[in-house]
Amino acid sequence: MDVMSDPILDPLNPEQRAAVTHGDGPLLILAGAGSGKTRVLTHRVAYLIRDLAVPASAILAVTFTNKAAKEMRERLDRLVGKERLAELTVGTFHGFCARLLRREGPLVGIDRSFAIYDEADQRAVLRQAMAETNASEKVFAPGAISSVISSAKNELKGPADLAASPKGQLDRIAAIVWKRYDELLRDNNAVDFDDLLLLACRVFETSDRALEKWQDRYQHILVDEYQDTNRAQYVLLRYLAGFKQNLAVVGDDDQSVFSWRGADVRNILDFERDYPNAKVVKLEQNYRSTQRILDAAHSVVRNNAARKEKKLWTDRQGGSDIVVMQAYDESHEAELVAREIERLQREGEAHGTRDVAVLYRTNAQSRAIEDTFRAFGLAYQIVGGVSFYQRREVKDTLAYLRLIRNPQDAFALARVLNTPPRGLGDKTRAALLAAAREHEISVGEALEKAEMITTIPRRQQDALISFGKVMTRLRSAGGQLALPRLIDELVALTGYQTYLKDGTEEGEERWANVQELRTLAEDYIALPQEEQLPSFLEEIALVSDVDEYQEAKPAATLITMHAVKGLEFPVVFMTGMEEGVFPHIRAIDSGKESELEEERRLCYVGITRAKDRAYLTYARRRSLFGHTNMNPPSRFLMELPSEGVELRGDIETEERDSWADLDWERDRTRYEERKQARRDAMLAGLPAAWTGRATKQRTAVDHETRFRAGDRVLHPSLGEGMVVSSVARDDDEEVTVAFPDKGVKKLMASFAKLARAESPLGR
DNA sequence: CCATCTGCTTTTTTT
DNA sequence: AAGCAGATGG
Repeated sequence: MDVMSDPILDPLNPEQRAAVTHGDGPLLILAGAGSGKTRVLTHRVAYLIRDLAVPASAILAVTFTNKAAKEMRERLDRLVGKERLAELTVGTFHGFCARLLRREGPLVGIDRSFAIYDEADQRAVLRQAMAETNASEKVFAPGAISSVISSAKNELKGPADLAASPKGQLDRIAAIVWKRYDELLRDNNAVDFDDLLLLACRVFETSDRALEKWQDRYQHILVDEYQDTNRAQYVLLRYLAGFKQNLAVVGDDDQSVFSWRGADVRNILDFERDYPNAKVVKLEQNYRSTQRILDAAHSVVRNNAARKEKKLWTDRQGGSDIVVMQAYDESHEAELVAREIERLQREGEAHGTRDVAVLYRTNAQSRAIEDTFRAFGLAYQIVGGVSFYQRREVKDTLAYLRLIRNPQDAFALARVLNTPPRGLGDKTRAALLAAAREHEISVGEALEKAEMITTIPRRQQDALISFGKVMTRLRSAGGQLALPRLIDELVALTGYQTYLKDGTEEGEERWANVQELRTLAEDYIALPQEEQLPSFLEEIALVSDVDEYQEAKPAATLITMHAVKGLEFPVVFMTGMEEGVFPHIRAIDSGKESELEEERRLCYVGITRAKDRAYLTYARRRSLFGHTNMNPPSRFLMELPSEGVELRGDIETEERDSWADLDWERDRTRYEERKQARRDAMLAGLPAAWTGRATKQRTAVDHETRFRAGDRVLHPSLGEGMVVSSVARDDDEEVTVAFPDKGVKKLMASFAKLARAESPLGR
């Protein structure tokens, strides 16, 4: 080895090095996709320790997912070694806040043994809060109320703030429900995800002593994906950074895709204003993709008005063309993808299925792909969707464990009280809760003292008492047994094992999942006995979908465009490139340019995941929950560059033959008829004032149009373009056409001399 | 109290 | 298409 070689600084380009070696004070690293931001973060940590003599224990690195945290830890292991690594704090925002609250919780009225409620628990609490405050679920969807509360919490507001300036009836109701919702959470010694951040901020707001303590503890803070931070996270970092402002953040405004979750791009855009001494470093060299891929991604994202202009570059000039494929429907689309994967493997292009990712906008789209891949015998792994931890049997087992740890957790109790069936229904549960409240003890304690509940029938009381005895035994076992053994005891004593193993195949599968959970628990046996259960429950509460992704698994990865952020693959398929699917219908319907721009950034994120090859596919018809739609190709396809993109409409002759049998016109007419019938049915139930609008729409539909979405047309001056949509207007036709270089134009058919172009995508 | 049936909502994205 | 809440009958 070279005497002068330096593993920390040598592998860096000049910009990366500038970021890594920056000393004290705020640092903003604008890191484009694939520009080595994780490398910069980890090398900076190593540099701080080695060259600036910062103690490892004084460094905090925060990420959004456990996966990202884990990756950082792995790289740091190589750079700074095990011992230093153990002293570092590397974790997610939520994980860090949870740890903080385990120590400082009492300052803000939280017991140290609080439970973290997931979405399902949250929903149960919310519904109870709604019932108790007489908020009708018919009028206000729990989901809507929940999202109002969540965004308000992310903005560090309380129910009173919301009540003080409501934007509508929903806000007013939400404020009332919220108050009760929070009380219920506290009664159950529980917090939700948003509380973790909110309460952590409140700790610092409340206690100068705590603030100083934590500020002293961390001399340097590093933050990944800063563009995704919300108000609470922003404030938390401001608190922690204190006067020193040794805060290094990495991010990319083009990859901001979580505004719906409260993320505020302004945090990164205004960093220099918030921290006036900030040093700014831009990383624009991409080490991942070919120039073709970068050009395509840029050509799409540059259509956003609200962005800082920048362009990535790479040494990898040229590269394979971007491929756009048209399919008949979603299963045909999946088939095209499967065949292409097989072809790539056959021709040695992809080393294995693990090189491939199939992306989609919504989880629901994975189904068609799964089915087809299974039929093709192609190995795949799904990231997200219904995760392991959401399975009923896993949640049940966890609920038992939660109840053992936290006897106040009434929602965990509700889940397991009658699972397996013990003849304990709503009435009995209500009596149990009432007894607990009356004697001012937890529900868990009330259960173990069920003899005193006399308001219920003998039979129920007996069942309650015997279940109480089981829980007493389990609680004492919890203090002595290693975690996996505790799980064994639990499933045996409660009868859950017998209940699951009902002889059916499904039962076996469920039982296998419980065993899988037990295997996961084995990881905790090295910890001191009393910490095993708490750590286990905490980590499980904070796992995310991406965390389940296994790099080494020899299988194609099926994943949403959101979850794929931060990953990379040699070959990427982006499916469902249709208006209404991607961009999502809700973004279109919102009428907000900002929402469409977020979809476009998502498209950018998707394309830039690809190292060597990117495919974009769309289907002419798509069945998504219930009925079939014929969506025009996505506007993002029109935004691809005119060069370096290959359009494939006829992949294999077989398909073309089967397509020839399809009567597009007939299908379309039928579909329109059905749609009209539905609309009529709906309108029949509406006041007369509404129907005027529908009549107009009907005449519009009646008139046949000459052009249809997907058609290629030639314009005398604008050149060749693709029809986005065509609507009948009076006696004319208004055609919206996307021209590769000139953008999207609205034209009147009779006026603009549009000619049909030989369509490379047609049949 | 439990099992079964029916009709209804749900789904955009997630820590 | 499917999972779930609410209704119904045992």
